[in-house]
Amino acid sequence: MSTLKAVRGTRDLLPPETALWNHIEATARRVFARYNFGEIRTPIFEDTQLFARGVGEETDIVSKEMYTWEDRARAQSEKAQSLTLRPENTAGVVRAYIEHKLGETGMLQKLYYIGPQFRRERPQKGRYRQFYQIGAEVIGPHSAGSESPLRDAEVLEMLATLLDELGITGWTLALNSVGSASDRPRYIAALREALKDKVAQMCGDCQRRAETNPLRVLDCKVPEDQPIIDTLPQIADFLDDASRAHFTAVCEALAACGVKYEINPRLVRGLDYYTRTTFEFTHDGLGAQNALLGGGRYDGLSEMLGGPKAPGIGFAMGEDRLVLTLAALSAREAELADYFIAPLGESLNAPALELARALRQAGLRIEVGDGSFRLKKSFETGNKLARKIILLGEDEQQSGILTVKDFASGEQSKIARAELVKPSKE
RNA sequence: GCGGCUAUAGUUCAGAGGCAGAACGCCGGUCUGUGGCACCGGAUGUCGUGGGUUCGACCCCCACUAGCCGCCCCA
Repeated sequence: MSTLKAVRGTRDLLPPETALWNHIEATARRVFARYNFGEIRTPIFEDTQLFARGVGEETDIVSKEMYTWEDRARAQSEKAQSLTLRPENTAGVVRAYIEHKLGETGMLQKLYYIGPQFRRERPQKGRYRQFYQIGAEVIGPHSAGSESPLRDAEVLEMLATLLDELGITGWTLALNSVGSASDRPRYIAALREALKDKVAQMCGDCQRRAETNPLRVLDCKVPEDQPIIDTLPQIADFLDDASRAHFTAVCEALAACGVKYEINPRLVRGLDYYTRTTFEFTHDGLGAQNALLGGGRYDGLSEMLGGPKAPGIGFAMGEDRLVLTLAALSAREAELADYFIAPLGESLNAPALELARALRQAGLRIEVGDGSFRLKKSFETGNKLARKIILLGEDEQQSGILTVKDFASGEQSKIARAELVKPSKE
């Protein structure tokens, strides 16, 4: 009989790696809190229509990468509903914004989320079918300033701060504007027009893209196509005055904060809902999956989902990729316990557990051995698990004076139990 | 979804059509209240799964599964 395994593209996260995940999440929460974001948790599956309308029917995500199933109709009167494991979280957040009428507060909503997302893609390093994203959205009515370029710059500055505090060095920020909801169709039309008589000379992928999603032609990496792409119209020339002013203001605010960026006129994002500002933070050493995070502005998404006008900007970072990057930058060791308690004889097991309880209540990290171990084994085991060992024999139990040895220095000393049990200062 | 590479011990990996290997790790001993070092000894396993060729397959062939790399796309 074959043994059961985690299904393709999913995996178990185990210690000590989970410590790194917790570190990343704690750092993100701490940074987000300083910018006054609150946490939102949306369901892990939603009505399929949410993603079809929000993310875009023609995107790869929706057309071929979703985990979708028909929920069972429980009664004659009930229709089977098509449900989907969320492939991203922005649509869910905006759905919640609409559902709970958060716009009625008149306030800007600043929400972050941390959780699993699901896409049925071919797994690779840094790409999984269940993957984890940390993201945030700033969304609200126009009157709350949700369309201000200040919001874009603030989000980007926050991300630069977060990556810095995580200790990720060597990232680059690529920035672009894809224009307003009316700019983009005009540009796409011009692009199609320009491609008409050139596409025949381009690669097969581009010929397909020119039909399905002409913006993606700009992303083509085939060297022979580059000269042709250079002759294509640029989105920057199709921005209306308001969009151009918006983009300029974002760049100026970033410069004022000292956040380094590169304008990349070819940076278009795959999801239909993006307008104006789009951006991507990348890092070398992730192979083909070099994007750490991506995001942008989505001024029309709420309305696409049947809600009120609610401009917004947000991003999603790939937590799996942050972990990979951090692991490569610094190999983290398993954390050692403060003390390994070695009871000398089985009669001292219960007192050892009681001592462990007292030390743990004092805030210390404790491993307890077993009185049936030979002392040599206690030392060997203790040396792997803890920084110091406490010997608990009859003498120590009677006197309350513990024998403590430091594994690193080899120094051994007698310390009163009462001294060790004192709450550690935090 | 497409193309390429890979799958042998807990781990990293050698290996040859005829008894399954190394290093590290693990277990025991030298050493019954003192670890790391040293020495001695021990166990590692459905050789990814299922078929086929062969007297004989871990090796050759086919399929499947999974991982990695690239494409597509994206975080």
